[in-house]
Amino acid sequence: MSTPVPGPTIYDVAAAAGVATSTVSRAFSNPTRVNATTRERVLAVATELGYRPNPHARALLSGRNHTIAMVVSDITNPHYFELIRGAEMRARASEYTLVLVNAEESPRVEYEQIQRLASSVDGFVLAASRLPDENLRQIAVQRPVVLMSRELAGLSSVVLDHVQGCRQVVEHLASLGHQDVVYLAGPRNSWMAATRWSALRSAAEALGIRATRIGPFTPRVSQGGAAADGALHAGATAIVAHNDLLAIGVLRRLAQRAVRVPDDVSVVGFDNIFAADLCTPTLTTLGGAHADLGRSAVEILLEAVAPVRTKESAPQVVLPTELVLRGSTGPAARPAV
Amino acid sequence: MSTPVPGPTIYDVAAAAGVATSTVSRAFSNPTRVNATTRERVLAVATELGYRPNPHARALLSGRNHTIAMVVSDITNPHYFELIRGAEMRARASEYTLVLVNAEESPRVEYEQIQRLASSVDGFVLAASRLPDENLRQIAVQRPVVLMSRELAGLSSVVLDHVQGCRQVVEHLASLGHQDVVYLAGPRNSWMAATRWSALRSAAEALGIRATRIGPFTPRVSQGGAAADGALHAGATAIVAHNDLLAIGVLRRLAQRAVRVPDDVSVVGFDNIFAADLCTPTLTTLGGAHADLGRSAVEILLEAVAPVRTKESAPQVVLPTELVLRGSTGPAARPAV
DNA sequence: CTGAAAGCGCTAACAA
DNA sequence: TTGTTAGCGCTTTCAG
Repeated sequence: MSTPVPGPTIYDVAAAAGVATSTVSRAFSNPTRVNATTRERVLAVATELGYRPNPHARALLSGRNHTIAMVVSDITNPHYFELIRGAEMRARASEYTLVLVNAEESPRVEYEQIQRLASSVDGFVLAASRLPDENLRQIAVQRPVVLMSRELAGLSSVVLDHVQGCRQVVEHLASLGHQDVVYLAGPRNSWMAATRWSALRSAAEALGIRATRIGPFTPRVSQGGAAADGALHAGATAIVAHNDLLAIGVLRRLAQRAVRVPDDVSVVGFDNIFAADLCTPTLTTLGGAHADLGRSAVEILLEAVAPVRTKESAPQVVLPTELVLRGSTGPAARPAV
Repeated sequence: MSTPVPGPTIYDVAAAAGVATSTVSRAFSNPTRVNATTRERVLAVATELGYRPNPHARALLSGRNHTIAMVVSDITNPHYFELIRGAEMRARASEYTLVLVNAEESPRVEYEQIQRLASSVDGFVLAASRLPDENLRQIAVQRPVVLMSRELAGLSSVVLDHVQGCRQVVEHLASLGHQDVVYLAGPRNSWMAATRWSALRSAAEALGIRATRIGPFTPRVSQGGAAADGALHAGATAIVAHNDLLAIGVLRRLAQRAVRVPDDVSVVGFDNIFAADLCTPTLTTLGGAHADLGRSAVEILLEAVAPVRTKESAPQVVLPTELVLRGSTGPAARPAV
């Protein structure tokens, strides 16, 4: 089954068209610097022979190969799916190839994979990187980098506006009369987890309600049990989970324990994944245009990889969130007897 | 922000270690054919200098670059997510790089992308390819190919056992007393859609119940409305949707029309996506180990790309399905008055 | 506008 | 076991 076919080279084309290899090369990569007539002849011969430029040879010279890598911290989270989708579409639109790598929530794996790819891709999109700041800075010296769902001074990034978003969440809960909210924290080295907590806490402070953090939890449905129990134990009337998966796990556990949502306790998630609109009750969650995040990250990366306007800046894009109200939040229960 | 750093070459290493470039090369790619002592010295110098082999140069010689592409017919379908996950894990385990491409349900886009990548990747995994047989055969001549969720004589493939699976579905419905099942067909050029229908039909025939097909439908939630209406119009007591997304859309529409599930009509999907267990009612669906599909496809592809045992066959793997019974199927309604 | 020729970094004969 | 020497296919000065 299939043998790597050799394929014609510019030598074959040059010979067949009666020109030098450099002319063939120019006809393809520098069309303006070759006579229109000869160019067309060359191109005609090329297509006739079925010539296709060898990307490896091209990459050897230029060092670039129209390929970028997207490294996601945990591919099992459906939330990333949207990011990947957006990134893939944007990359393809510019005829860039997208390499996908999963870091399995492990900084070590993440770093190793990045180093493995560093010399074979033109740049990196790092989604929710778990690497320490200094590593990121060091990588950014080797290759252009755009961070997603993480910010670091001096590096390009694309994030959702969680300061604003978390405030909305807290205001929503406060307006329902909640006085005690518990945040179920995400992974220890997740920038998002830290950001959400700090945003929630200051919003809570501003509104004069209590905010507690418990965790960290691996943000999976399966962790919802422990998380829910912990939250109830902490005496919360409102639970804000690090993401929708964890929130769904919490809903399950609460149902199991016959705790009514939202009558007894309200639950809020993050990400607005597809399933958030299907679970019972449906989940109130802080969403945003995640595919746009992916798109935007790639767009910024491409600009860094192949600059058009020579602006040497590191844009830090912040996209708006949207609080999607559904069935899992409601008025705070009366203080327990 | 970041300049593509030059980096040391084997010349630098060779000079620093006082050996020839070929020795350096061998020390890396053919360790046995170089004196242990010099090898270690070379490697020491190499790491000291921070030398990393240039993959482009290597690829130029060998024609291979430890990279495979996975082309999915529609990346918006969360079902593919699992396939991608499995494929990525398997590829990474063998230090292969996985390129991800979305074909947007368009055979033209699919073909173009494959041709664009043909000379820069070592092989292809084509997930639910929408290309005509002859195109697939032609591609398989250029590069090793493994099909997923599609079979074609002479090509490697990995599929779930839908003949068996569809029989289970029909038997399940028949055992509940259903006499009329409607299949909501998937895309016209989907091999899976054709396969499912033929398997459903023959199973129905064997059991003496009626099977009708309507469609094709784009398998999205949004198409569930039209699909549900069509199915009711066809007088079905049981609806088998091409996939879970469509099935969920059907459930929504039925709820809207106050048709009770499963009391008035039963609904079955395919894929067992995460959301199938969260919707209301929960969805009976034909699932399978989708991540294993991805894993398996990549495994076969790697064997074709870099053969270990020289077996020149084209394995056609068939993995088992599992019928997941949930709340959307129940006894057939009594014949309408 | 076009051609000749020198490499990009590495591997693979072929010699030594 | 190691070194020498051609290239892989393409781009890019530098002449013409």
